[in-house]
Amino acid sequence: MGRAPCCDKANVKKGPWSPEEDSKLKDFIEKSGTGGNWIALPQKAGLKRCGKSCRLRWLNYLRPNIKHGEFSEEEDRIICTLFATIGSRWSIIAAQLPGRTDNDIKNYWNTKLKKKLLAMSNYNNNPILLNHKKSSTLHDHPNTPLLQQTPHSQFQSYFNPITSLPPNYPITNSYNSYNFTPSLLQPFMFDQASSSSDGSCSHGKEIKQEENTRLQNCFSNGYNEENQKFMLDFGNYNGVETLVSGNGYFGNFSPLDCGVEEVKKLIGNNSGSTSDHRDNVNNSFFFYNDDENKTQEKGLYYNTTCYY
DNA sequence: AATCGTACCAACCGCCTAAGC
DNA sequence: TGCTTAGGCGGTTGGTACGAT
Repeated sequence: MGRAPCCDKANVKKGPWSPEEDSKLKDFIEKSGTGGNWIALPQKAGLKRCGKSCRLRWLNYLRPNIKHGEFSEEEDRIICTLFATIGSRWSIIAAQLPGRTDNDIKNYWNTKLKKKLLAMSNYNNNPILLNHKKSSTLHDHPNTPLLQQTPHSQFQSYFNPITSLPPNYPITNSYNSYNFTPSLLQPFMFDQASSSSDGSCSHGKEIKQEENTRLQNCFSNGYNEENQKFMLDFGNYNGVETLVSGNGYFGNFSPLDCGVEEVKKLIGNNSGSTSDHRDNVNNSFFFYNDDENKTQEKGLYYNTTCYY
């Protein structure tokens, strides 16, 4: 048995909102607030609408300080950087752009921005990253920097080094298999026990100031302690979705790694990674090995392919 | 002028999560 | 502790506008 519908579908109006409905909803919320109950709101406000529909209309259109119209270059850059970092977490991305809604940003990305990126990539007509080093073992990573970035590329200019993260996002340092719930400006709190594939375990409830400092250094300069490009990823550790601090051993590349064909794949409909990581990172800019029989670690730097 | 194709975006759908009981 | 349910979210759809033929 499925869940009960949130409203009587037969007796609610659907489709575009009329100015009268907008006015009713706006007046009611400005006068009485939502009361923390969207389901009951339409009836109180005299609307024949589903509560969810009212919520959406208010959040995406009627609430104060909503910004409509063209996105600025700065907004484009923020969206691209965050999308590259955290994927299609539109609500998180929207939180970084005052006045923009997640729906707005999602539509903008799907209809314009990704085409713009592809156009830029094609216009530049050169790979953003030229050197994919190959390594067949976990620890056989290259000592030389992975990236030979094309200088002054328009495409590249859309992605900044990661110097900040959405606030209050759980982070995992995959290298040491620590979980913590930090702000970058606070000591990292290790508040979840975990173990990892290499057998190491995390520490519960403790503060690792040293780790904090090291990671903050990584975030601030964009390179890890082996002087490799610092990378971020989402993963699922012990059932908890976390942001992973890449360290050169754990296979992700920034979108700067993409060549034209890879960018095309990014914005196309390719899929198929079998990685546990990948399951939680739909629509993100990450690379994994084609060969599902190899572990993600082993596949690192090895015949990388970009999935969308 | 009519038809067709494409782009855009508001709105809907259904899943997931967490709060409340 | 398990169940129910509202809220939140991301993916998708459908209507409309607009340009090309």
